[in-house]
Amino acid sequence: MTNAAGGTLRRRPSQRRSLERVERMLDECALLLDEVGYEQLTTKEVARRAEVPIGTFYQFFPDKQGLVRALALRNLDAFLDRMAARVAGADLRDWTDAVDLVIDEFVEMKRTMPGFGVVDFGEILTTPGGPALPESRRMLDHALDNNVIVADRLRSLIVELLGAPRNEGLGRAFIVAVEAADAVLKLAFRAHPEGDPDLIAECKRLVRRYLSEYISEPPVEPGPGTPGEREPAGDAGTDGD
Amino acid sequence: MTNAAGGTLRRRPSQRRSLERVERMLDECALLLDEVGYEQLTTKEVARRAEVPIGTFYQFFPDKQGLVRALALRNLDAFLDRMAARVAGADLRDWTDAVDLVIDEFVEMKRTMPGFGVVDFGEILTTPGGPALPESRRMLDHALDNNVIVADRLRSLIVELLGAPRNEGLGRAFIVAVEAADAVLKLAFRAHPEGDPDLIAECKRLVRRYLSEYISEPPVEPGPGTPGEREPAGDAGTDGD
DNA sequence: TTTCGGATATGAGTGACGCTCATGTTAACG
DNA sequence: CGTTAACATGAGCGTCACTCATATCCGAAA
Repeated sequence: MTNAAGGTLRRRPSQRRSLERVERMLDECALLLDEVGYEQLTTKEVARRAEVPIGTFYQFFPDKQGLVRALALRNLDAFLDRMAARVAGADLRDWTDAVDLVIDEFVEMKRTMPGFGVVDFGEILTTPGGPALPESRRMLDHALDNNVIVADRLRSLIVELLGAPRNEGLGRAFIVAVEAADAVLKLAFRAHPEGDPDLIAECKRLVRRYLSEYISEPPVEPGPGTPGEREPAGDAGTDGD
Repeated sequence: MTNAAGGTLRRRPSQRRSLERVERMLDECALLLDEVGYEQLTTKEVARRAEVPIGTFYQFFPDKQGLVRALALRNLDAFLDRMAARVAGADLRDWTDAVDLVIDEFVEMKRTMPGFGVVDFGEILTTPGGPALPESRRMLDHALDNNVIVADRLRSLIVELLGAPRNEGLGRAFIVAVEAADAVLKLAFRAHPEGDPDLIAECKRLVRRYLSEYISEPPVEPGPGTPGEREPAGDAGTDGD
């Protein structure tokens, strides 16, 4: 988990020079992804910008997808670290604060970290050529894992500060929540370069609302962001009180 | 909307022969997508299987993406039709029944319609090379629109059988719901060839739960599928037991 | 120091791809 | 039957991802 390139590298760089080169290639890959997208990205250009001959590139990365996959893993590590740090460094009123914090962190990374807007751990590697056959299925597992890792870590964080609510479906619930949030935030950034604020707010609402069925209900917010003008009076059904 | 190839075709086929050819190419494209995925799919192979010379292929489709985009639009049309038909042909107790029905229809199409598992209207065209720059942004808008169209149609259906709940954020809410559901169902089919039943159930729960904040609350189900062993009362705190 | 051997570095080259365009074919009209 | 324009065709072009024969390095043995 510490090293960005889990098992995606052909040969693990040992010497300092090699390590720097791999890092530089990933950096340039990220930049280039922002500039031209995945399809237009060429391994030659990445190598050229990183000042690495193309042959050396292929000594470390198995192929173009491997390069992007390695970047996605590095992004995953970065996100997990920053997520944990952010949650640890704040005092939360309840678990919904943690949800907001994590989403904020994700949004901030989408805004500031090069390439993160294009490959926030693992979609490219899976969706773009998204195959449905068993053999090609391998790739999918990988991406699946990435989101599962995030979900699992997030669940740990929240369960920790909640005192472990025993709940069988909780693991799956967090996976679903992360998957859904990811999609909505992707939409938010498609709609607006800095991420549509309304959609980001809706994303938080979606996750809170969904997870609150699995976690003891927090004090429910008044009404939906924009609509709120008239509160569904008979809301007695769901919320705790 | 009637013709699958909205503005994606280079030249609109007029004669019967041409129409059949375009249709055949789209059919073979769908089949091939299931077999090898988007990246491995080659225009030559599509043309060969459709028994159309490659030159003719490029008379109708601007490029490889255009081909898949046209397929996505055809899929969109098919889904909208079947969605409307399914909802119309059932008697619903409340709006949540409509949600379930629509999701069931989507799942069935993923299972049975060739290529639909790989391109359910528009992701490939956007995500795979998912660029972040203004110029390349064009493609994204398209996919955005596709989901928006589904969301809009679904909203119409539900609002109709509900008596129009006035709510400003409703349009956005449906877009968010469709986007989230799409992602979770994608996950369900990554996890299981026929679509993981638990995840499909969770998808329905997610959408119901989220939309219920915008639509007058229906009789809420007892507890979450698996967990439900003890319903959270009013315990808003962190206490587990 | 010199010699040697295996690890590492390199970029011209290879096959395959997306796509074009000069040429061949058809068909409508006088 | 001749003229003209629309349509059909596949060899060919530029470019891509990726390889591999060769060059270069570097530490240890002599």
